[in-house]
Amino acid sequence: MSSSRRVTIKDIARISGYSKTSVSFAFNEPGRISVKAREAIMKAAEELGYIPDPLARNFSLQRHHTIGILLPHLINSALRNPFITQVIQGVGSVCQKYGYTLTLIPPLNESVSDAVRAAAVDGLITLGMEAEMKVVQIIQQRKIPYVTIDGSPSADMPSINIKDRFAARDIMRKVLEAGHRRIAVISLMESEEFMGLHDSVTDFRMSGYSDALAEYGLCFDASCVTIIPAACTMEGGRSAVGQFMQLEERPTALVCMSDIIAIGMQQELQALGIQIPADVSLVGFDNIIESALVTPSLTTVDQPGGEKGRQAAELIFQLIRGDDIPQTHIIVPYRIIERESLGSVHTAAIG
Amino acid sequence: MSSSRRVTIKDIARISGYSKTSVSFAFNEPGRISVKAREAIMKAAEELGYIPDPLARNFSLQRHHTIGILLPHLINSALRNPFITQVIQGVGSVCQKYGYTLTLIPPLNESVSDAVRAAAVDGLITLGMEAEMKVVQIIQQRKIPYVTIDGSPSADMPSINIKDRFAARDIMRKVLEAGHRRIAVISLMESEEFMGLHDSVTDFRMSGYSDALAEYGLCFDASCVTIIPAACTMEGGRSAVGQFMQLEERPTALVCMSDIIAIGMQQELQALGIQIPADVSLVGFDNIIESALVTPSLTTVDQPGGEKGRQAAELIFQLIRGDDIPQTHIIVPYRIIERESLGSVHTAAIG
DNA sequence: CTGAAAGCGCTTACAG
DNA sequence: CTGAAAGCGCTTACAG
Repeated sequence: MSSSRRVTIKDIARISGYSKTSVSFAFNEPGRISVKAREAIMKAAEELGYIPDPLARNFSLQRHHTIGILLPHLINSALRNPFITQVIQGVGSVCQKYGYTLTLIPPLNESVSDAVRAAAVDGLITLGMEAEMKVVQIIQQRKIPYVTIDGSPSADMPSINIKDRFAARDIMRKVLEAGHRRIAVISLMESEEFMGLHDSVTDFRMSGYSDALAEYGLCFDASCVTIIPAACTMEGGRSAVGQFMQLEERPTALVCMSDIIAIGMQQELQALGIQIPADVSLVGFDNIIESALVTPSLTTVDQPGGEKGRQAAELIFQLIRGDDIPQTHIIVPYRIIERESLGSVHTAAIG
Repeated sequence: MSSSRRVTIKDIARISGYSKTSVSFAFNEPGRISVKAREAIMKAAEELGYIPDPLARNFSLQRHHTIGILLPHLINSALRNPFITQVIQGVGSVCQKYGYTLTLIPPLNESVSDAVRAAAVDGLITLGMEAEMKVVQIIQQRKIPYVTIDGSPSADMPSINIKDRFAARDIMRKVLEAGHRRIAVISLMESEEFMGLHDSVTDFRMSGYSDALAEYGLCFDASCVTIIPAACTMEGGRSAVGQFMQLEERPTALVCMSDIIAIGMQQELQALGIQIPADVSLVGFDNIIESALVTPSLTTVDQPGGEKGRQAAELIFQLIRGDDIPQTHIIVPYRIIERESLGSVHTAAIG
């Protein structure tokens, strides 16, 4: 049917007897050429199965027609967290609306920076980026619009966040109100690129937990709080249980910075015959769909992942269009969802 | 720091005093130029914050360094099905391994064909594609390697499948073994592009269900089987319950072609006070993580979404490299997972 | 309405 | 080791 060499605009020009200019117009601004020319060109295109090469077109137009999401982790573990998937959904739906595709960008040979160097995208949405990171410098060097979700807001870095500190304080209050005084905080294991930086979402939440503890005259130290870092997956939660079980004075409440971790812990605890919330209480963060599905259902803080993604994407498109941006630091609402996994302390004691 | 115009290879050549060729070598084949040249060039690049433009580089190299997944639905509903997410994970992990990104391609102004025309990718993984679809023709016209997951295998279309017909037969057998004789099959609502085509996964599964019924001397008609099509989301499952409830002779078992649909139905049924499996049995398809989390846990057929994605991606990369392909129709194993949602019929009767 | 030509920013075969 | 030049396949300002 068609030859093995790809057919280009030049072929269509030759066959149809018109110029490359006209061929281009036939596809992009049909109104600018005569009906006769258009028909001859389209006929030739049809016969040869010509489709304008998107890469050449994009290059010529100096655009990519795709937005990138920079994944801080292996793509595999990132997508295993339904919250991330929600964010991607939100970004994706806006991309779709504007006729763009969505590119998932994992680290390139272990390096997020290399990934950014090579990223063929019109805009970049990052997860948990902080202004001091070297990656940010590279993004800026490449002069491509970017927005960070769950990063630390800073002057030249547009951001989408919830008030993590308040949200964390509020959920910890619920835990304290229920009478718990020995608590394990399951925090987010940070990837290397984040190490040693401050103002991460993890830090904000820690501060919030601490605020609530302070309200009860407690302080954030080994006497009442144990910190167990976990990878942000169900497996991360499962293995955190091991560390929890080894604690001599076992906490009566597990406060997780992520629902998927909380659910992993719940599964593992239940496998060990430990009752929730009778033996130990459990609260999460995110309110992923699964948190309502699980038994007991999870008390958690609801934050709108899809909304975060959507807002970030809309912001990126505004930046791409060069619109005046009314607000570059967007705060999205959260709320506490009380369900079954948090019990009162009087019932919380493990043999 | 840097001017507003983007800095190109030409600038670095000018500033460093070397040619564009040498600059290019400095970045891509440092061994081919002198240390002196390399240092001068890198210094200039450093000063101006030069990063080679990926778009130009890709265009010159005639590649994109990204693989596309063609989404048959709105990106939003596609990602709401954890099974699809699993497939994406699998594809993504292989892309990552080869230093590629992964592009999610939703329909472009409602058209999957237009999306393919504009897709800037080196290879395309499609979901549920059939050889007769117009989209396939366009992919072939563009001469880009492609593989279909859950499509119908055909000569010139490499594919990854499970034996859907057998899998469906096996799960239906379990249902029949449990004594059920009035059954509702919740099938997949097909998107328009699929309408009127045969050999879809839906068809294969229907045949499998039918095979099992035949073994029991039953036939696939209104006397014992009701077919309710549902969108492949939790909401799809929820609304399918409405149709189920209206049936006068209510089925004792719900056989779903997708776990996410089954879970949606389960939630809705439970909200209505209907007990599973006491009042009605429920089985699914896919074995997504959530199916084990839910109460009662879901009896279903396990199929490895991640593995499907991985295999499809590996195949695409083989095609891109021009390797000899040993096998273009890959069959991946499935198995029946018996859990709690399927009960024996003697207990299945609703007031 | 139509077309020749420059341009997008790289890579690379070739010659020196 | 180094560089001039062609080429990747489009778009588009400009002239006719």
